[in-house]
Amino acid sequence: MEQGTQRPRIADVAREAGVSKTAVSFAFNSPDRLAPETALRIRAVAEDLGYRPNPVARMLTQRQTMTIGVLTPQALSVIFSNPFFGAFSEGVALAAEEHGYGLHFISPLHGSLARAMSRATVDGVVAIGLSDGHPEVEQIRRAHVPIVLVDSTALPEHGSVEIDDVGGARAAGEYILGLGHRDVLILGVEPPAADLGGPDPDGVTGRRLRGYREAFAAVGARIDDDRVMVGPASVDGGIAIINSAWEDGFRPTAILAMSDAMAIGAMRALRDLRLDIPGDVSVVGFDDIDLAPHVDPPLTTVHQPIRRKGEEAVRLLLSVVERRDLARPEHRRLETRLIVRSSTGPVRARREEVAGDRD
Amino acid sequence: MEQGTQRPRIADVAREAGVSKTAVSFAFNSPDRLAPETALRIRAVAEDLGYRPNPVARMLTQRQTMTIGVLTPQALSVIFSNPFFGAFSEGVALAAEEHGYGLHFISPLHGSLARAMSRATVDGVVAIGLSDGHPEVEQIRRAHVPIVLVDSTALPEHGSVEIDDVGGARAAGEYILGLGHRDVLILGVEPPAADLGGPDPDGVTGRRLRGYREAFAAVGARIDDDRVMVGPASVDGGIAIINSAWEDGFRPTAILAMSDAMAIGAMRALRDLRLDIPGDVSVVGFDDIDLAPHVDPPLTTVHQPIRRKGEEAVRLLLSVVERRDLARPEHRRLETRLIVRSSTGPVRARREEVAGDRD
DNA sequence: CCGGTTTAGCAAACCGGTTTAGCGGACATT
DNA sequence: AATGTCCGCTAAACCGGTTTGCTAAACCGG
Repeated sequence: MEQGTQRPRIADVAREAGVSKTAVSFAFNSPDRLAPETALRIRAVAEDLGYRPNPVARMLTQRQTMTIGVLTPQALSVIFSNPFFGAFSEGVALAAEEHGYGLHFISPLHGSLARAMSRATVDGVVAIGLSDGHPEVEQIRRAHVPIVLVDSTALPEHGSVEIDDVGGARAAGEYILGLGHRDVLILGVEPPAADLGGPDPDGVTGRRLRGYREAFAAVGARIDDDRVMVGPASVDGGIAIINSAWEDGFRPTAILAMSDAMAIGAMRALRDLRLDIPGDVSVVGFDDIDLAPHVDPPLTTVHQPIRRKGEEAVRLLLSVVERRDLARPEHRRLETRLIVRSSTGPVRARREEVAGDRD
Repeated sequence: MEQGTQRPRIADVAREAGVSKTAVSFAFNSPDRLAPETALRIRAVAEDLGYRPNPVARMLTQRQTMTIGVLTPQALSVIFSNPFFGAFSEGVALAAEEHGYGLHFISPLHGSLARAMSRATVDGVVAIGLSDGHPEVEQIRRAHVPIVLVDSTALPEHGSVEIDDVGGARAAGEYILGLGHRDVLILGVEPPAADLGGPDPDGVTGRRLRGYREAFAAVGARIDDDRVMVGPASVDGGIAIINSAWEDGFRPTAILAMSDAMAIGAMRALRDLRLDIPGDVSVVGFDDIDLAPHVDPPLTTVHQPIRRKGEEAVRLLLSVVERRDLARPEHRRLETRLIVRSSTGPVRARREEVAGDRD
């Protein structure tokens, strides 16, 4: 008659089975070192007691956790609301599962990423969106934990996976220019609150902006700084920016968003303003999330292999983790490409109307 | 000159600082037990050596991990592709972060959920969609780990959070009937491959189906079994079902999907079949994911408080975890409600046309 | 029958921390 | 001067497993 007693330990099983702790351990981990019937008996006793080896103790002796961490400088609650992150996690999970690793999500604990990392029991970390200017990069670097960075080059001595942000953005810009648009609005993704650094020219927003500008420069046009507005990479973020831009009198003919979620929000807000897409305003996104083809209208966007990004990051990481081969860090860059759907069209001759509207 | 040496342990810091391990431990955990300057000196040495207490060892002595697990019977890679799960995780993450807990995702390891759970170092588990018929519930039950179930009543001795599936589905059914529809198709969500049990009348699909049927029964109509088709709760799942249904000659005037992702897929497939929504076919979803208002056309769906579900589950769990109060398990049920948008409309008098089309 | 090899299982050390019990010295009290 | 407290710190035990030596008995060939 066992009451609400604690979980049985290995010693309990040993006593009950009349053997040593060693034998119990063997029964689970190297049964061949025991007489078959002994192993069987021990396991029966264990099963009977509901014994389950304490995974923490096991981790301690084996000095590995079979877990990889996904590190994000933003709160998980904001991260998970971005469909991009879901897809990325999907890739990460796929590769991790394949190798028998579990997944642990690490986000700032009481505001500190480094602290959160200290508490986390992981064999390695995939860090996404850890920008160069983050105040804790130095502590993270010193943590002596294998890391692979995604969408960032903040820690060049570690491996990394990125995409061709500049090229993708340039393609989007060229396409929009080809349709005759010159008056555009850029929707940039806000860096996590933690690094207030400002523009961060090497962050995702900076790189994509560079791509857009390259395209414009090539035809002698330009994108003024006041045309670049940043906000959270979410549907609501897109809505908010468009509304405030319209209030400020901006009347662009095309929107270049750095995230599909923002682009979708933008389309929403534009429609609420009684504007037709792409008749009045063209919208281009970035990411090509699963739902991009299914929104109204289907979204023209820059495709990036989101899942593969997650997979590659894990593979890179595990290659370091498994053979402690910290040799030369590998940097991998994946391709992007423009996917034209129906949210973009040629610019309409309505300059005068817009001009009258403004001011 | 330190080479690629291992991470420093507490003993290294102690030696370097000329104190005992105890003192080092105190310097970090209860500095007030040391002379101020001693504590400072020790921390300086630690900082200098790049010492970081091994979290696993710490967990072992404290007998808590400050981590909660999110258990799902499906592979994470399939789970993360469902926007519903993203939102749910958001709620979970929110509540977990608030209490200083980390998040560990647990999915079947080499096919075994119980094994995955054994390896996981968590203080408690939120299990989502663990159906009654799952072959490993018994092992999971015996794991001696606090659990809260979401959308399931498989383990009545543990706490649970569910929603009013039946009521929500009934509301959707009544609304569709009110629009004149009688010829419907139900898109059910597939239980995870692991529990091949079959229909599972108490699973999510079973409960919602009951709701639809109650509504139909109330007006003397019925939904035949062959009108119920199950598939993965994803956009692609919805597309596949609609296509095969149309191939089989079904020409319903309304689709009742048990997941927004499926509903979106269904709309996609319908549009590809040159059908108008809601002119030719009405579509109702379930979940009310963030994007539901933004798809084309905005989706009529049954709203459920997805994030709150995650939050409540964590709160329930932590109330058990923190004071080991296994007293009476709490069961909480959240409300659902129908949100009418534009994917539904009155049935069109086109019966004859459909009849001619069929067979 | 004897020395050598296997086999089955054990005791003890170890993983890297935390915590308990206690000790010597400084200081206060009588 | 003797006694009692407090302070600052330490040695050793402990968390719950795994792993390393090692031993006693069984086995084996000659």
